Amino acid sequence: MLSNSSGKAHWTIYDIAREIGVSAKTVSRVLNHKGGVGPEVRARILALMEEVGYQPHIGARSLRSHQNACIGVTLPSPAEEVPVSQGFLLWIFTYLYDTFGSQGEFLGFDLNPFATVEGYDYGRGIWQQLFKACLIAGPMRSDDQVIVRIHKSGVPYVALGRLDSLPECSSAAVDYEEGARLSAAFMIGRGHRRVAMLGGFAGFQPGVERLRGHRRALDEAGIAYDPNLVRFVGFDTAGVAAGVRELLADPTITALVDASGTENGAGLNEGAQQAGRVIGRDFELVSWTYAHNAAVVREATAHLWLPVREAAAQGIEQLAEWLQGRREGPIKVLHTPVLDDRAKEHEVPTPRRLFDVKD
Amino acid sequence: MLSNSSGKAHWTIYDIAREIGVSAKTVSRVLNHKGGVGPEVRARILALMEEVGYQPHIGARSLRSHQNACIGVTLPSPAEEVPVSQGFLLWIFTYLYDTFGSQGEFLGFDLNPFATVEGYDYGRGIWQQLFKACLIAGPMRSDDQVIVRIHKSGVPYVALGRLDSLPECSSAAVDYEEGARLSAAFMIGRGHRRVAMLGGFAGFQPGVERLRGHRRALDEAGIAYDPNLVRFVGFDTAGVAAGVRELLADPTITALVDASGTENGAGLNEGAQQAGRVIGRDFELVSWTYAHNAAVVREATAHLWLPVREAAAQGIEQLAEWLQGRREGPIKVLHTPVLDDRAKEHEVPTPRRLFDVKD
DNA sequence: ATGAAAGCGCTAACAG
DNA sequence: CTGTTAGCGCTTTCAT
Repeated sequence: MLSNSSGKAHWTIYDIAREIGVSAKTVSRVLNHKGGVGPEVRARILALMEEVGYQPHIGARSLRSHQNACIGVTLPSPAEEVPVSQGFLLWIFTYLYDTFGSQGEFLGFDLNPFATVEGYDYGRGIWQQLFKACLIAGPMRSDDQVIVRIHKSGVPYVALGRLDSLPECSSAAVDYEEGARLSAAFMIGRGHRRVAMLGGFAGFQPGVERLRGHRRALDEAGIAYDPNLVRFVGFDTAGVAAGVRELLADPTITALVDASGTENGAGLNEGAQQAGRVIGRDFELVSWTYAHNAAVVREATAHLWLPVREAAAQGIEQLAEWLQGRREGPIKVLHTPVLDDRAKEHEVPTPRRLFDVKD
Repeated sequence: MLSNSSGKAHWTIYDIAREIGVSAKTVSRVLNHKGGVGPEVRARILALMEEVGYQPHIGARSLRSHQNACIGVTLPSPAEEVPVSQGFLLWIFTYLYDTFGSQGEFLGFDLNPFATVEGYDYGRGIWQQLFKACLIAGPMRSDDQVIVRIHKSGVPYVALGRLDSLPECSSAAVDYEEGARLSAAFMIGRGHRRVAMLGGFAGFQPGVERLRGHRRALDEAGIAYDPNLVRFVGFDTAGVAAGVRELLADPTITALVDASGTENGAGLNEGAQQAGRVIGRDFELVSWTYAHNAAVVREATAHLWLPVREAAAQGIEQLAEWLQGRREGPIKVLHTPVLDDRAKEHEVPTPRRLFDVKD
């Protein structure tokens, strides 16, 4: 890089202005593609910028004009609690690149959420005015407060999940309540009266929705809710297996909805085996999956597809439009899960998981 | 968030200072964990910061003190030319998280390099003073100029590759020259005199090193270099197959070093088949891989392991130390490839690729 | 079409 | 231990 007239390493708009013989404001106008500069002056300024490799100080710009530096990505819960899979993060990443890459944006990842459980604040990138927009990449806790502040901040954002406590929240989500209702109603429609549910995401919004949907299906069929037929598990195979075993210990249970969100066929099979039951013979199974036309368990009577990636894709696109002023917030994307009861062929793949499972 | 005395949404150190009855500088000292503040005042300031959810403006800090916001990651060549695999990028991210995550850092990823071939400048994050440190995640072109400016900038950085034109460059790399020398020398040691090399990364430093290493092995054995025995290919299976076929069309060739870096067993087999030759029967093969104890082709006489991940891991660790002032730059990590001529069992896995291959 | 002045929020340098 | 002043590089506001 050429050094400027004052011998510094970095050129500023003042240096450019002095060299050309105009004011800093004129250089600023050129930098921001604004009018009010004669074509000849503009050309000379651009040529000098090119020659010396001028680049604006992104922090100074953010300080003065509130045009922050990055498209932010943050996780609303520590990795130990909701282990968003690397594959899903990468998918998000790729999608953000497709949407924002050609516009010369930077992506900012808040690494803190990975690490700290205490004093957990996933909005740092916004408070510190680093993020000009933000993707909240995961389910929120039922009592989440950070999202309220993000919502009020005015920064375009989209959460990959809804929140009962903030219905106006900008979100691109899947309707888990309807998923749970559909799953249980499907079983009831097939003549089952004792339908168990293996839930997931206890303490998080998707967990609340699961329970509500399940109860609604029972209500609609006039069946009383029995809390013993619902169990919430985490993301480890042993936990999934234990949950299944405990539910199936009740011989009156003839139907199980795997709404754990773990896509863990091994855990399901293990639990059934421990209870001395065989999937598809002794009881019917609906298993939830984030992948279309993939089978968690081939012997399942049906799969419920949760189009999370599809919702996220739409959310990211609308986030870009919001950021560019082509639409207003908040974003309201809500996809309905799809129940698929076609028999699964031998070749149907195991889903790529959205969350990591500990074996 | 509580609003401050002047009714603004964001609190500044001035607002905190006024509320407590001290100067802004005192608040700044507390913010930066510096001495010179009485314990009682410090406690009151911290309490108020906590109460109102104060967060510093990261851009203002960067402007004044040159403490930039993010640990940067950037790609020195467009994805079309060097398709760094998503798996490797993710590995890098995970490693950066392990190293920096607990310190509340942000990761900054330059999306621009993905998109534009023209006006390609992978150093934007540094010029714009967004990056406080930078990982250059991929091989550099032989005529790379950007790295020179990065090197001069004073920002701690590490490139995952060396560069002849800038030997003092901060790098965490694998010695491809020695890899090529080892591979060819191994073949010569087994009695071969006509050793072909399928190269990769033409126009990039790793390509230059491959050629130099190959020639050195021949020199050391007193064998004349024949340019017809070397072919450079890209990252598509058809290209790999064509390169192999063209080399093997010469019946005097009895040894092939696959230094393509594609880990593409299918392409190698296809090319051999097209030439009417069988690996391990009609000619011997040494295949290069980025994975330890994985087999690109089971029939290969040997595999050369390029410990790129291992070098990168060490580079990232030293980058963290450099950034924290626990050591000086530049970083000089150079790992030597390891030739492994043990027979590969049936169960040995195909390597996870470091670069994407187009089928 | 262009410029002068002010100030965004923070910290370095210096003063007490 | 604490405060004052100035200024980082840019853009806003207002003037010409």
